[in-house]
Amino acid sequence: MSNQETPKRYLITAALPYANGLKHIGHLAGAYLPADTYVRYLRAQKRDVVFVCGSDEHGTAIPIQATKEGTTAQAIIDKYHPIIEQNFNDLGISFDIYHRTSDPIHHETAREFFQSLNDKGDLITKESEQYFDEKAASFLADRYIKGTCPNCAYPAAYGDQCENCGKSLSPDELINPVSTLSGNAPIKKSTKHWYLPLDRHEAFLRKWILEEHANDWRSTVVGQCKSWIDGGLLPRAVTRDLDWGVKVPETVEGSAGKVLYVWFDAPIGYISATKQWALNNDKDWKPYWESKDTKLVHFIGKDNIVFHCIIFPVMLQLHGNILPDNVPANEFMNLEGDKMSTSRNWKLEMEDYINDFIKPENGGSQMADVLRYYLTLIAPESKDSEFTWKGFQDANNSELVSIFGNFINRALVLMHKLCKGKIPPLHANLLDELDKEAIDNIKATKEKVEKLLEEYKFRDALFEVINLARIGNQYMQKKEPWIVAKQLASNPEAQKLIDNCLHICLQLTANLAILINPFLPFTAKKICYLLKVVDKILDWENAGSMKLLSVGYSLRAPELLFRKIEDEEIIKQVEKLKAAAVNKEPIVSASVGTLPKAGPDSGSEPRASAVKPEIVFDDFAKIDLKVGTIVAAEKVEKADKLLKLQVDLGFETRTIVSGIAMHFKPEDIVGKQVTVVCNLAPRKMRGIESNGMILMAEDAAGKLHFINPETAIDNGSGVS
RNA sequence: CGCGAGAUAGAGCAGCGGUAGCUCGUCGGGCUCAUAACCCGAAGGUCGGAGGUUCGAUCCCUCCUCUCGCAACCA
Repeated sequence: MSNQETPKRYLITAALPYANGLKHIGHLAGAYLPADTYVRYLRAQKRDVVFVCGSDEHGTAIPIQATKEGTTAQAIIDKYHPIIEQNFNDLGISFDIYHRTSDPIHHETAREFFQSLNDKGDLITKESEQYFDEKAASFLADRYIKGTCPNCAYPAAYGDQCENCGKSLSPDELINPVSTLSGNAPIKKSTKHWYLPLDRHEAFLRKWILEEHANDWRSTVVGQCKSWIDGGLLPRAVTRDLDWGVKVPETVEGSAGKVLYVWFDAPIGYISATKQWALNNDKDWKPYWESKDTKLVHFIGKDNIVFHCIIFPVMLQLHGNILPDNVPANEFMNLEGDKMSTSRNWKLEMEDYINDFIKPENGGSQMADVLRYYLTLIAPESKDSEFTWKGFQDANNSELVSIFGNFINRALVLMHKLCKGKIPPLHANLLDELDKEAIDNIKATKEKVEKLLEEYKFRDALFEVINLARIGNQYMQKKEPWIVAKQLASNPEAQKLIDNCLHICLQLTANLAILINPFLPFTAKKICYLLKVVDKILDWENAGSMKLLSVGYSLRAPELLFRKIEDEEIIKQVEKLKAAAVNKEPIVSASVGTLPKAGPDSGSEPRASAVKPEIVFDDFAKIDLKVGTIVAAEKVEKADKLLKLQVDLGFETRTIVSGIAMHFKPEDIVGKQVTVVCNLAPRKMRGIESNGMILMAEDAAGKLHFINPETAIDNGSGVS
């Protein structure tokens, strides 16, 4: 599919960052940096390319963040959109347009898209039960429902996730759900929604991904898709009951109060961004989305694979657009031994790096290139990778500084010392094998880099460029012009050998500028400055040429391209990271089975508190605790943590499903006395109805212990 | 349990059927033009484990163990 003849035009997208906060270097390494590198390469090739991105500004997390910050959704996106855009700019991410999904042109585009699919019968509608707040007269998004976390008993877990234990939830799982709008318990109410019937498109997806792209897409991407397709595709809701987002077109019956689900509207943002770009530049956007000779590439992180490889392509195909040629998704980047996490504050934000390193007094934009270098070097192209500050320092000091920067610096310094500050002539008749080899290596590197970039192997491509500088160092070492210079007094002809060596080294330097440009654009510019050549020289077609610099031309005094990074700097960063991190361990959680009151404490901080909110005796008295004996236990099939227990409570024997399989073997606990919550509403787990709950205590090591009487007593004895 | 990805020198990674390779680090040597930089050389791996296919397997197949995701699940 790829690697055929050159496409007429390219449309490159990078995942739309969600405008509810700052973005970290994992995002940068995952999507924006490889996309930018690829785009800069294409531009240097003078290809017709548009690089679009923008803020994703819909979805429920935006109004939620607004509540958190005590402001409006509009204010949130207006706050984060420009910061994110500026951060990208500071790091040299060169979007042709950084748009936003709150823009009217996007609303129009998304509504048209929906309308078109709906008119053609490509969407279906279904009624379903959703939580509804009667007082606020509003359906509740998952995030607007709070309740007790079924996992950690944290009383203020959200309907989609518990902020205390990080568990993903659905609203139905919450104990004692409460609407955060009114504080009342929500009711279930029927509502109609539009769905995209993915199941209709299984055959298309199988053929397109699993057959046609089985070999040119990354194995991680194809694997994920296969997993999804084999798992059975289901209709997916494309609308929500919400007032923040793109309104469902009024011309569609039943549209009142409905907005497009954010995942449906966000990728359409690529299209609206392209439209806006076309308006700004007096171009036609249509060929970029409709013409078969356009090569569309989505750069994303692995969390976005399903949207860009399954859902969006189905939408595009139904709507008559072109499909992506490739979706080079990256895996995730860890940080200093742990997953990056916004909620635990274990992250390095682009903003932080910019403040600490890119500010003029700390190194300026050259330091943006250092980050670009290291992130490309460790990019999680085939598996998760890890950012460490030590690695960052090593990469900078021993590769960028010692190999790349040093080669260019010594070439320039030597030229000033031995060639009077001018580009020396090349004496072709005196060229030897070493010279020719060096020259050949430049062309060879160009070809390797091209091939690797076309295959989205950015790390390998960058290595080849650095390796060319290494070759330069080796060449210079073998030629030893500084030694040759000592013969000058007795043999003036020796100057010609010096000239040849430095001529080649300087042409090599100019070539390095071209080859490094897609990766480290600020560095390429600085090399141009040092060589006193215009940026035009960076056109890719110039790579491999030995005539980039004119003989006799005088150059600037050398300046260092990169500075060393000192130990203190990285120690400071590691300390900063650790100090800011939120301790994930629950402070006190010796109560896996206790039943806390689902507090109406809306607005409280989502942190674990040592003691739960106070309750009155009546609250406690509602809980019916009795002692029982486990008479039978078996593992529940297809569940890691569940045991199905039969518990004798004296007056009856009940089935209770308990999540303790990781801690106890069934045979070891038969005969144990336990404390049971008898009046807990029954709940189905894995298809088995559980009638009660076993109380457990969890120690610091996470091990569970039964709460039971010191000595055996009658089953059915009350506990208070 | 299921699905996906991974497990290769001290660290980080490449290789994916034919004498195990790269970068950093370590050790020894050389050079001194250069940001104590550069160049040369060495040590260091039974390629997670067990089977199988093959003339031959790190690379293919099967099973197992562990890690990370997803899904499930957490009363």
